[in-house]
Amino acid sequence: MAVVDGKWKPLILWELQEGPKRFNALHRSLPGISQKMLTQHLKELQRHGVVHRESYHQVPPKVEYSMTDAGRELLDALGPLGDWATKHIAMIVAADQD
Amino acid sequence: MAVVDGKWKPLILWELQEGPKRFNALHRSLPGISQKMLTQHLKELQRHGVVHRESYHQVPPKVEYSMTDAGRELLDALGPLGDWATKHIAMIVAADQD
DNA sequence: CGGTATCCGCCGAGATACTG
DNA sequence: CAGTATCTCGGCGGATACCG
Repeated sequence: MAVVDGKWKPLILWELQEGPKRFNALHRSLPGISQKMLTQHLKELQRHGVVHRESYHQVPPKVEYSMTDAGRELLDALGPLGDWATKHIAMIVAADQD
Repeated sequence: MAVVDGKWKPLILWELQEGPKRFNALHRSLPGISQKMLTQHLKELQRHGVVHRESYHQVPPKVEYSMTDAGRELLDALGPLGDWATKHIAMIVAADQD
């Protein structure tokens, strides 16, 4: 659970599934996340070997984040959980109202 | 994620998979959990409809917790994630050492 | 037996400002 | 563009004591 622990981690993986993205592209894709949390979560995802960071030493800077093989496997493993959530989301939201 | 969020929630589901358990049985099965957290997590699992609470009005009190159908589906949906974790646990633990 | 009530430390996460 | 650096706050989770 530690790997997907963090408010935005599953969403970051989701955003990277279709190909590499640059830092600000990720930032724009995730409305509400702060730069701090994005950086922090990306670092942890790297440490856990599910995300790869490629830095192109240019001016202006360019850094691309992409999924590793382990990352793609993780995203697949998250699929059934997503299906479950889709099926029960209404009940859960209702319960959290009270 | 809110449904499995909480330090012990997945473990509680795991403990209930083979049949109903009483409060203290759960408590003994989960070394390290406090009564407070067990109660709190069980309440949330009930609210989210994955665990059922059956209270037998006796002296001494008897309360049994069991999985609902949604709970069993959730546990199944957690399976692939568990498989992924088993496969990559060594790398993750190593990364968390530093 | 199956919980509540209370106090407390830690840190995840937000907001804001600054930088190479 | 892609980050750091601080400050702050709420709340999770642990410890302990008490209760019907």
